[in-house]
Amino acid sequence: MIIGKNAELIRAPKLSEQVAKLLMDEIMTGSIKVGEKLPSETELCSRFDVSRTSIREATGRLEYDGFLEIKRGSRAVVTHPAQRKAFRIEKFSSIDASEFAQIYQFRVIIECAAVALMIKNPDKKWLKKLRICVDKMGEIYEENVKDIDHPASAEIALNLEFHHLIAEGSGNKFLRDFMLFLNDKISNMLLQDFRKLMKLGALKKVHEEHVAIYQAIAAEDIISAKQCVFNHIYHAAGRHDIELEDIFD
Amino acid sequence: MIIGKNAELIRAPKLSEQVAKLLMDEIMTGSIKVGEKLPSETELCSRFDVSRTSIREATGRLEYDGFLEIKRGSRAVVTHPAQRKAFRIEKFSSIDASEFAQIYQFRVIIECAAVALMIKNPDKKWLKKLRICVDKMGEIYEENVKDIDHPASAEIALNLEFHHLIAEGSGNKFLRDFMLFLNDKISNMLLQDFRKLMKLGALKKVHEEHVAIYQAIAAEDIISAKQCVFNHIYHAAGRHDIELEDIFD
DNA sequence: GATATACACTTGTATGACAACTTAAGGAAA
DNA sequence: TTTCCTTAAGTTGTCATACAAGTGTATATC
Repeated sequence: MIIGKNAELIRAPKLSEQVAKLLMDEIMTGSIKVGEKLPSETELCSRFDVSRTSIREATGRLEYDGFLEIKRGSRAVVTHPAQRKAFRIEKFSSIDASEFAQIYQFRVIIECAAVALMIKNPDKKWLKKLRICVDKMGEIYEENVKDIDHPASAEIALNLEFHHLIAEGSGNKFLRDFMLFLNDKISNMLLQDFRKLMKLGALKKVHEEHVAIYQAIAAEDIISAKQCVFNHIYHAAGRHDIELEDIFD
Repeated sequence: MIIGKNAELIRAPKLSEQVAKLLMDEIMTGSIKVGEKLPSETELCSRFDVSRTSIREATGRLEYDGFLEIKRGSRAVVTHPAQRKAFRIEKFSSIDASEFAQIYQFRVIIECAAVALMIKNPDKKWLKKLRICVDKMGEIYEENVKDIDHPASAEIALNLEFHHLIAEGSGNKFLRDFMLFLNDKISNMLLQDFRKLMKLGALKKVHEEHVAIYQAIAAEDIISAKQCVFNHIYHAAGRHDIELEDIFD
């Protein structure tokens, strides 16, 4: 046995991080109320017994996420929740099956909404691009099956593009950005999935799923499109031993 | 005319903010690729001609959002998109009608998904709580109509609770947190809406909408529940002169 | 009492110092 | 030569100090 292998030693987080967390707690629990002022930086220094540097990095983070409003000359003020600027998904443990399933479920919701909106969206530019993307995938998916260990970058890129085009096609920029964020978040899973697919020689099946989604969108059949998207993600989740519930009736 | 009224002078943003934005651009455009190392802090100091303080605050932000991985002793590394930790909605201008409509549309998507999941969720604890909440609202909505300028805090709190319970009831913690984030984001609009409602004496109508949502959930009628949620948000948007499209067929 | 000025306080930025840690180079041992 | 250890240079984390820039308040002046 090799000593220290995969040991993942725990080191003390940066002081600024710890201070930020403590201050955040005080704000979230209402210990410091909205509109109230924080103690001055020097005051906080002595309270936490750290330097101004660490205090400033901590309050800087909270300001960045919209928990504090900081102005030169006057002390930091706790802001109203409407000013919050960031939705965070912290450490994402791929071990926790329940968490995993919830992320995939969330993805189904978002992506189904995107195709629905795409169908209702009068701008058909994205539909054409989607067609082109699907066609390209069809052309190349067979050639590269031989190279199992190193999935063709072109194929991965097209796969990504497929989902990006749906995101764009929704015509809702918030939905688009969020969908991209979510897909990025699980992109390592997707890549893993892709590799597994190539080993199974199952890329054809995936391609068929993509075609089905495209056709449903082209036919402007919202119900069918949603079902196709669900199927697509359902199978992806299944390859990671996650059983998704159908969210439709 | 009053000189300087609503002038909103532009002040130079903090140096760290500006540096952060510039570095972010370089990462997003791929000018610095994933896996590559950033120049050292002292190097960046001379490049941007600012102090290490400002550089550190900038890189600290990027690390916080998962764009950089910073370890003591070695230089910062640009991380893979899967490591991104925050979805941001920056300055939300209530003037831009299109942006406004898109946020509301997004809200419809999320909240409809939540009620659908709530119906499928075996844990009926939240349904009971929702019932209690609706009942309470019914009891007090009439008494407080007289106090127009100062909406009863109890009423506002119950209104918030109603949506929070649906978020919880979905059983998906990511969806829950995101729904709360989105609602917070537009909470000033909601408050404005509430005030307008009281002046119109239209609280009864809102209460009926809430009851309708509750009943549809209790009856486990997903289609109807979604439609009720859409109606509810549709009316809220309408009071801000925003016309929402029906996202169902 | 209203207004202007001065002063204390607070945040933004720069600089220097040292500790904690990483990496690579170079030398010692096999 | 190869492997291992030591060392040194480079890098980030934290602290201390200093001053500029902006805010708020109390005092002085009218």
